Formats: sequence, C-alpha cells, structure tokens
Amino acid sequence: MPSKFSDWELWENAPAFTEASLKETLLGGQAFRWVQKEDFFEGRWATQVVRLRLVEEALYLASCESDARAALDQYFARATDFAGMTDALPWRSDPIMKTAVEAFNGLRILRQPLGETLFCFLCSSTKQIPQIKAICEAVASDMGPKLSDGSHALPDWLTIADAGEARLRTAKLGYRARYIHATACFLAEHPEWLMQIESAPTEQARERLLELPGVGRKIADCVLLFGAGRMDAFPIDTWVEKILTRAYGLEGWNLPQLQTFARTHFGPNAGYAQQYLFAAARAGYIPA
DNA sequence: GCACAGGTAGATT
DNA sequence: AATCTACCTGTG
Repeated sequence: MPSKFSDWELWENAPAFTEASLKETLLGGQAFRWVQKEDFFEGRWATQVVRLRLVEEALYLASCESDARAALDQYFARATDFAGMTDALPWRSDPIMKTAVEAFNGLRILRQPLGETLFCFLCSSTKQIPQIKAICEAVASDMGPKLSDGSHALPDWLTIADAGEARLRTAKLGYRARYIHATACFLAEHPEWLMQIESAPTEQARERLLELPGVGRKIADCVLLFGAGRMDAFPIDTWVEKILTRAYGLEGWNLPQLQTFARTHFGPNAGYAQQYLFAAARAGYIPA
C-alpha cells in the first residue's frame, strides 16, 4: 500500500532542536496530537499531517500536504528568536532557571491554531496528558473531517455545537462536555470572535477568554501562550504552583501574588520560562 | 475502596 | 477575599 507521505526531505533553516527539546516541545503538554513512532514524530493540526525526524541535529520532514513547509514555519513560530529569548531569561542569577534551560535548551513554544488550542485545553482540566490525547483523538475520529492519510482533523466549533453535549460525553469528556458544548454554541454564533482575540492585547484577550464557559485563568493563559504566541501569559497549574512554592520558597502566596512574582522575576517572556520550568520539574531536574 | 490528576464555577464562610 | 465542593473518568 503506497504511503500518503512524501519522501523524507531536509527542513532547511529549521529551528535548532536537541533530542530532549524536540520531544518536550511536541509531547510535553503544549499540543496533544503528536505521537512518537519508531524514529520519528507524527503530528496533526489544521489540515496538516506531518512527520519529523531529527538526525544529528538536522530536522527532516515528510508530509501529506503540499503546503506543509509554510505550515511548519508558522506552527513552530520559526521567525521567533527563542535563543535570544532564552538568553534574556534570568538563568545567570537563578540556578533553578539555569538547570531548566540547560536540560531543555532549544525548547520552543508552538503557535497552534487558536481554536484547536482552546478545544484541547477545555478538555484538559484534572486530566493527564495521555487522557487528554485520547479524548482529542476520540472527538476527531467521531466528528472531525478526514485528512488525506485517512485520519481525522479536530472538528470546527459549528460541528461541535451541532453534535451536542451527549455526543461529546461518548468521548469520555465527562463534565467538560457541558463547557465545551456551551463554548461551541457561543463561537458558532460569533464566528469573528476568535480572530478578534488574536489581534487584541494580551490583557483584553484574556478578559474575553475568561467569559467563555469552562475557561478560567489557567486555561486562558495556556490558550494565549500556545495558541496566540503571547509569551507573557504564565499559566499556573499544579506543577508550576509547586515549583514556585517549593523550589522558589513562596509558600503561602496566592495565585495573583504568584502571577506578579512571575512577571517581575522572569520578565516579558515569563510564559516561555514557565515551559522550561514545567519540563524540568516533570523530568525530575527540579524538586516539585 | 479511595485518592488524585496540567481546573472551573458556584456556594459558603 | 479566602476556602470548600461538585463535576466525569481513568489510573494507581
């Protein structure tokens, strides 16, 4: 059976990854539609189906669509200077930050489609990454449009709205189904809404996102960071809260106080710092 | 059986 | 304004 994928080709001017930073970028909880195969990663977003393979610091790609290269540039935010942003983080004075940056140097923040990012993180509350991925896969298989390799994309909001809450519950969404369906109904009625979020300043965009059912501060910040390129958005989940309270010694601080600390200590790219810290804590480099 | 998992919203103190 | 609690489901 002929493969739908193109032959492997070198991705010229690709982002500089290490094995650890590539794996963490794709599988570390920013995105939920990447899987690791024998010697490559396979991922889906929008209408794309892409394979990536790191061979001695060179990145090779195989894809199903002719516009994969341009889509990859966008998805990986290739124009964004992550090396420069890393250098600007306070690793020189902060040994915790230094540990995280050294372990995952080259880590990137993906620029995922905003709507898909919102959907995935609405699925994420009190779920672990493997479960979130399973839910996304189930919803895509059930109601997402077919991709050229026979797999499925995530459905759009109108499709989710029409499907109804009960249909979503068959994907094991549980109580999240009500939030997702209500959000879908709102977005189906307001097709320009997500685009306005993309162009609004971070503070305003966050306020708007918080109006959606099921979206609190943590999910709003994940959507802004991973789906809108807002490096100042600093999601505080249970991991990050533990890192801040224990490793940084901020016991007793409440969430708004921790947000203020993050902004002042990590600077304008605090969200990027958060992803380094999150990765390092999960890998055991930082006691959490 | 029971606690807990990359939360949120509504009620209660 | 800080602190419970219900909400689904899977995992250990």
